[in-house]
Amino acid sequence: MDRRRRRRVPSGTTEQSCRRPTQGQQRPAMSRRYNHAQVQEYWQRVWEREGVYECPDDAPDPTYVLGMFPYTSGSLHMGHIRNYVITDGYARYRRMCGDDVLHPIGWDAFGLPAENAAHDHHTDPESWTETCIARMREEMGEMGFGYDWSREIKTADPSYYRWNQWLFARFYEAGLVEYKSATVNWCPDCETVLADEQVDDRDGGEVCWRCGTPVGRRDLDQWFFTITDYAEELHAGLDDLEGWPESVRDIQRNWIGRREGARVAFEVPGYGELEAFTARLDTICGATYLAVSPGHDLAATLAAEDDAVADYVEAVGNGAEEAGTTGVETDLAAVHPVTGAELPVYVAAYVLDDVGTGAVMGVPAHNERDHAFAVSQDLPIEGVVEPVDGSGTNLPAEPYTEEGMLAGSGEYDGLASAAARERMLDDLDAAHPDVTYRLRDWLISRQRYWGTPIPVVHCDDCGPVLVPDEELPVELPEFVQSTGNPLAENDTFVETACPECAGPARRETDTMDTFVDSSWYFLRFLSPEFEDGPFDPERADEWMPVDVYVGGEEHAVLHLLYIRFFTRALADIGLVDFREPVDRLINQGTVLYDGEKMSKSSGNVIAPHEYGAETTRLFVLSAAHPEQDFEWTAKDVTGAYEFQQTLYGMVDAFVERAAVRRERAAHDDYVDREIDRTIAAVTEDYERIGFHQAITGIRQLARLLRRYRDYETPHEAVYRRGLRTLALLVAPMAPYLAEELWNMLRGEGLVVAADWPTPRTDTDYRIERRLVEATLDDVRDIVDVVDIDDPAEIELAVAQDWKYRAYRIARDADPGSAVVGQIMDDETVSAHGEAAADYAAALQERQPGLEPVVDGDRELALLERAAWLFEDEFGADVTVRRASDGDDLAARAKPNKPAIHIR
RNA sequence: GCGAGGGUGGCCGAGCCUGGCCAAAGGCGGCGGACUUAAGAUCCGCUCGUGAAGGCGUACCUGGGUUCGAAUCCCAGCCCUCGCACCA
Repeated sequence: MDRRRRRRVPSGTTEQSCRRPTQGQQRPAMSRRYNHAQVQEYWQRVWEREGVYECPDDAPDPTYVLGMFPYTSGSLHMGHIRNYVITDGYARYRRMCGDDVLHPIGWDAFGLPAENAAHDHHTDPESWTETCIARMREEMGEMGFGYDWSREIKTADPSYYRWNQWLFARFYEAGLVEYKSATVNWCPDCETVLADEQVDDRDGGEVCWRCGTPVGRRDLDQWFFTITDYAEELHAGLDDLEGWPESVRDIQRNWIGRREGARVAFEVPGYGELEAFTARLDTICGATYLAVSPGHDLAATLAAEDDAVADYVEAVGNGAEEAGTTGVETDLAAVHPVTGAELPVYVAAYVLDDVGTGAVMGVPAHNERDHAFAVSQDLPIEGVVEPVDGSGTNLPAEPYTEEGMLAGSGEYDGLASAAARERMLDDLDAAHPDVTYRLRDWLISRQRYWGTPIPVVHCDDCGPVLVPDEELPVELPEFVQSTGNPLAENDTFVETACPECAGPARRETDTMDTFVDSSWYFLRFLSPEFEDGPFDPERADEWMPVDVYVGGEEHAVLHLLYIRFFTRALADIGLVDFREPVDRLINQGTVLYDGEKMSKSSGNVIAPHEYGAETTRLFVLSAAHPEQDFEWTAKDVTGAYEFQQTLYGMVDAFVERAAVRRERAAHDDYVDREIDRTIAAVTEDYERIGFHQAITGIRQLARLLRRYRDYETPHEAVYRRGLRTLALLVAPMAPYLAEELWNMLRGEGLVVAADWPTPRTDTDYRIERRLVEATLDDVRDIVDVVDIDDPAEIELAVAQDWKYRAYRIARDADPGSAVVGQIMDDETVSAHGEAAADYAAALQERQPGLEPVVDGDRELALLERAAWLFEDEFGADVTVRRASDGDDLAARAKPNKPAIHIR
């Protein structure tokens, strides 16, 4: 449709003309542009001088907003930006709401890449790391992140890592540390071992999470944290973590891998008892053999005298994958605890050391792997479970792995699988309920320099001995370039005296996995200078847990599992009184470019400042909700840039040429209420951390204010309030811009420290908005359909009061009751005769779907305030009035649906 | 295979928890207009179909169901993404 019709007719002949003095006199294109780069330094200085981001130590219970602190890799990338833009926005919002806010930042400064970089750049890890930190700190400033820098921490600082050592000692005393020889993952490129969590599966092979090098195995004496002690609790606790994304909880559940079942003891004459774990005790009568892993004690025992076993164990080595269904029969036989039958005992590579007990009862009929093994070893297959529906099985060709009804199991025949398991557990002395976990202990030893030295001394006489607390920290010696572990080659570091016997001893040369550093850093932020412990326990009790924690999902089973473990361990040591560290977790999504994750290796990285730091902030927040991936498009970034300019231009124009009005008119009230509505809506969006929605609300208000400004000279107070509201609402997302706007608008103090706006009136804005929108739509429809070229007058008639009364009665009526009767029982309604009866009938028909409405007087006032929108859009005079019986519009007017007449 | 999360208009993407005010926000693209010598920028409007008074039709992956009423709740299926998987 041709919208020229809809333009306001220029300069009217009516009384309205006096209300449009500024029309047609819009300012020329913006005279000034907002330039974030020119103002950032100024505001940074002011913020710093005012200490606006510092959280006072005596705050009762600040809102703790935290982003996963960055590894000091050299410069911020888009993933960091997205992460910290979210925490910054939310922290700023909470601060403006009046909360004390703890929003700290620090540096995950230890780690192997610094050693590599030191090598490449002919420097040392410490200097390299410092350089990186300096650069990243500056970039954070540019981005406008409002951190409490007085709490900055750095894990590579002895004043930090001494507490890693101190905690190691406490864990050691509490029995949470083990030193054992283990077959561990070894990355030949990083020249260090890796925790299970740090080994990725890629194309069927196991590779190092950092460098992608295929991982091998080595047997080494290593330090472990016994996270498995908490397997049950870590698993159970997931159910209560309602503030965490389901996906993370799910990943952790998988990782912990809790399995309920039974432990069955098989008597093996000549060896002793052999225990097997099974989740399918009901299939026990189908067991036709036993098998143990090549690493099982039984295998080791037999290997000593049985060459076949020894050869097999040797041949299979660690390559269980290639060994397939191979195995070797031993001379032993086990006694079946139910049937008393003799079962052959095998050593088989498909049985894994670290799953269950490292031994299985082989039930070929009901387990895929056992079936494959039995077929290849020519073992009998005996079905003991059948489908309840009688559908039969493909035994012996294929195993039947579903649950069902027992058969061939003597007294248990006819029982359902679950029932059979229960009965067997009760009956059999050899079977006990048991739970196994996939989770393994956390290997924390690393054969690298740039990490926390493990505070242990090895003495030939006393064994491993803790370094006494008063000698902590065990500081890293100066870095020397070397091929292996620089610590091991440093004699002055290694050679020491045993703290117990004072004899000659050697220091442990392994350092800790850097995930130890990050497992409690959120506690150090509470009291970064605390000298008597890693953190002030009283403050921890008051301030923890973290209210909102934001970071990437890739840490689901690493960092996010470790912090849950640490917190529990700390609780059991008595340092804290809570067991979960994080209330609400947000995993920010990925920023894509051409459909690919932005990454150095893809060569599609956009630097944060490339489009302007604050534009990037705004764009990243407006593009999608925090958890969602989104595509970086230059076009959309431009949109964010222009939005800043629009806001700036509006405020600039207002303060530069202040043609304003003082008498208040109806449409000022409309705008005033619309400001309230925006505040209510945007506040809701911030609460839900829906920045993209908040921006939409802000944009809408800005558009309305522009229209208001252009409609006629704006009312000084209303317009200024509107603009100030824009500045306040956008402040958490674009703080520099907001300060500029606030300053131009002569707002009091700093906008980042200002009070969050509150609506002055009630905020059931949805009904009101809907009413105005629907009426505008109706007018558009009519103008369109009837093809009225140039409407001269629009008349809106609000329904008679008795209709509201009838409407209310209909809404309140029980569904299905005689609505017409109830309405017509009301005299004030029935007095209106046939019209009332007709309307009552119409209401009855729609009764279940009647929506809430505002009452007649309010509707009238609302439309009067909104009349300018009609005037502005259609260029017509607008009359709003109450309909009364007998006038031509009365019949069509309904509650919240005024009759419309257009001429 | 098991588990989790998703499939919305030209595209991106809200909404779904708490069913009706949803032909479905906002952005981008497209179209038209204002302003301009022109272009750019900026601003305004339109952007499922149809209709001579606010109506009707079709539409939120597909098919069923619940309900007076479903993008929203339930069931089944298809497809996509991710996690786990020789786990006994």
